Amino acid sequence: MEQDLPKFDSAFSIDCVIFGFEAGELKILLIERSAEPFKDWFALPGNIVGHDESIDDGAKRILYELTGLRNMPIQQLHTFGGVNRHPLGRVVTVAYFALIRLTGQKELTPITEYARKAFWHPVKELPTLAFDHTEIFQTAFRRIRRRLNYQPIAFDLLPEKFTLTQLQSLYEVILDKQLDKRNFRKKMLSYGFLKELPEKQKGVSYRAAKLYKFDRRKYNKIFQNELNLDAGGPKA
Amino acid sequence: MEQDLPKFDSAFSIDCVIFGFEAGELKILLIERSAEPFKDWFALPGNIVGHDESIDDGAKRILYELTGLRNMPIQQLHTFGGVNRHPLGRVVTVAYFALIRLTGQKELTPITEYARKAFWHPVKELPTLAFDHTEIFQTAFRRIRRRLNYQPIAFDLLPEKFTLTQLQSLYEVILDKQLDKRNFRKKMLSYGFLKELPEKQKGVSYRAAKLYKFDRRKYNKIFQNELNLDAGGPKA
DNA sequence: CCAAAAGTGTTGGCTGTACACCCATGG
DNA sequence: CCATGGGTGTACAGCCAACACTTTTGG
Repeated sequence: MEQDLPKFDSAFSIDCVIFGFEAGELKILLIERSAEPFKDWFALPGNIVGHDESIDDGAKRILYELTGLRNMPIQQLHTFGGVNRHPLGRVVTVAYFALIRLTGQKELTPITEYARKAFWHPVKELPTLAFDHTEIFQTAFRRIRRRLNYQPIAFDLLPEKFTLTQLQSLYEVILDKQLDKRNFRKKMLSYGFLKELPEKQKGVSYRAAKLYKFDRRKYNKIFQNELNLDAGGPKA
Repeated sequence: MEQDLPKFDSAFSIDCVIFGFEAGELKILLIERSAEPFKDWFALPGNIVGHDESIDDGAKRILYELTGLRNMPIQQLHTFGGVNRHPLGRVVTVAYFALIRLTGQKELTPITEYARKAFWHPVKELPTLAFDHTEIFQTAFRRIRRRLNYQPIAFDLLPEKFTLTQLQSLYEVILDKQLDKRNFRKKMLSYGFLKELPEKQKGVSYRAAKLYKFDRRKYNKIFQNELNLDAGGPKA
């Protein structure tokens, strides 16, 4: 690798696929571009990484600048390095994804000017996105769908206190299939990482459901062996 | 993302973690560097990606230049973008991995001059590698260990015709644990993607074992549904 | 005939899945 | 009292793990 002397004639960016769950729908964060190239198109939030920040730090910074969210547990997704993916020159992009809790979210007001606005868009019926962002989104969506079977990522999307029905409907939305209520509850509770709260749902016009909390400490305790490298984590 | 005008002051490289199985050991391909930086160190094979090739194509080219192997099913692993990972400037590296069959392999003679030699080294007791290559290797090894439980990657490492005992010992080496012979065979054969050949092992001083072949066409047929997105593939 | 590895079944426990009805609450 | 979702148990099937001896072959 590092023998042909590097030419330093390229740039790299990060692009973020940020998932949220709102009104029973899975959504991602998009921006509307106000500048060329792809002026007026919808795009994933992203930007050029600075020369003096790691790509992980850059991803966190850019996410913060676009959403005000700090310390999000973002994860690297994949790197897209097609020759012509950016019209202005060679820009390789490292895609990240995150799952965030967006209940009680204030309006999103982009800090940078190149985005006319930032907004949540349902993943169903996503419009065509700028650059290769549609492909990036699809890669991210496949990843979280698959991961949902192994890791407790659903709790990142839900409010801190949730009902089992909410949890189930989130699984159903992501996996795009119906699940059996009794089996789902039995399995979830059997893991032992859901903490039943003394409270109940309020303001509903039917029997109020129990609220639960995800106990990450217990989760780590229970699954530490398997996460170490056996295959890891619960399955839906 | 692509709004701050790109500065084109960076470079990116690829580094390959290439696994092979030889003499009952899992090995990876290393080079010995003959130039600064990290002169005389061992390193993963890699190089700077050209301005006019995609990173995937670059990875294939570099692998070919170092091993003579074409059309290897390389896969992207992870991108490493620490600020100071390369002494000469900002070089982000995209790591790839591949699992290859190396029986009857001729000697490896690097085509490029910056590598004094290329050789297979057991993954046990790997020396400290140049740059952040040790971390890259560890990421790759974790990945294949995990993936072995879901995908038929073992067959990429074995000769085309193999015995069930060879297959089992490969699993044992990668997973670093003993497996039960009867259960292993029962499960492997139950999948239905192993084709029993009319031949047997030759030249052994004990009862000759049956030879098998991996039937990828059958594998695809059997697992297409699950690979589509349910969780996919066989488990060890 | 000996050494070395090939090859072969059964059982018990656990896990996933299919399936339907009564309960509590607010309006 | 009705509409709405909350909440609950059982039975069957398939999968995994544990476990030990006989067979074949070459030397």
